Amino acid sequence: MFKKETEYALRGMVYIQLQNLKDRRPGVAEIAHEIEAPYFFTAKIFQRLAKQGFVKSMKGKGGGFFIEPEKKDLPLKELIIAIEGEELFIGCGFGLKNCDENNPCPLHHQYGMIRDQINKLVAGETIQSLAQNTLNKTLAFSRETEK
Amino acid sequence: MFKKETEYALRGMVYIQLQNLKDRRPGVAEIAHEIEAPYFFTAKIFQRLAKQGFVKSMKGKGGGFFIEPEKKDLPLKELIIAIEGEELFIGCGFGLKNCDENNPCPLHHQYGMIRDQINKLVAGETIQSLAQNTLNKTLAFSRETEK
DNA sequence: GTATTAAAAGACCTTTTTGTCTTTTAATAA
DNA sequence: TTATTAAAAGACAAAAAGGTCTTTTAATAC
Repeated sequence: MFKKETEYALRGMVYIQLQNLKDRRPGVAEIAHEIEAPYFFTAKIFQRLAKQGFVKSMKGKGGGFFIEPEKKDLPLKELIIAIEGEELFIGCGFGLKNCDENNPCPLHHQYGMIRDQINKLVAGETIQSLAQNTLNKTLAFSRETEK
Repeated sequence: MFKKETEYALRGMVYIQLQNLKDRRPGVAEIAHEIEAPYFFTAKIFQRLAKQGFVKSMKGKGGGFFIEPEKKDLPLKELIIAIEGEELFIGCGFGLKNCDENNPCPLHHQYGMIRDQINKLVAGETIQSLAQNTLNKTLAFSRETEK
């Protein structure tokens, strides 16, 4: 569904938010390890996200990444669009350029319902809501099963 | 959602089926033109699909592609899996390897509903059902708006 | 048979995605 | 100030996706 880069970004952002809630600012090494993503690739991804304002970063000892609390809620959709564009959210299932109600592809109606649901999901959920969910349910966040 | 190759394959298969219903066997040139896909890429895709048994082909004058009528109904899902694997139909939205009920990712439940719907759609619809739909509704199949 | 038509096979190339590494910059600690 | 820590910048490279082209094979028409 999503690109690897998007998956890493989503996992990383939720992890950062979770740590921020504990007054910690994780660095690239920690993030990459916890979300099981390659170190350098993770570094590159969060450099971009920092440049785009989705996270803040601090250099030097004690440095790392954090999400500005005053920004409050970041819908997944915003993040996803920033990384891979909005094709998933507006495109035709058949890949047609001019697919619409007047000129529908053979899958137009059925696929439209699914696309609407995807839109609803990523517009409704935020990095913060997912972090909160994880806390509430003591969800296993990454690979290990809770013992 | 789908890879370009999958989109071209879906469009091309439905087009072939539509032409077969008119007792025609379109060739690569015709298919590529009608579905607006690159000629050589289309050729390669349908060579593979022929080798995998999804279509039959005939060489030489009057040759072209056709879908064996006795195979009756080909679910989109089979075709899609043959081209791009089943990741879309079984994978976790967060990209986690061990995401399941006991070890759910933060998006597990919500994404699972969408994935189920995708599965239902592509398992239920077939190349033949889409072609029939197109005929019944006089849908515009490719780029042009019906005049 | 020969000419023509059209798919099959397979080499090749370009772009995008994914990933790696080195050097530089900025912050803190001593 | 110097050493240390950690992100920023940007070059580089491998793999996958997307696309192109030439040569070969098989069918039909003559």
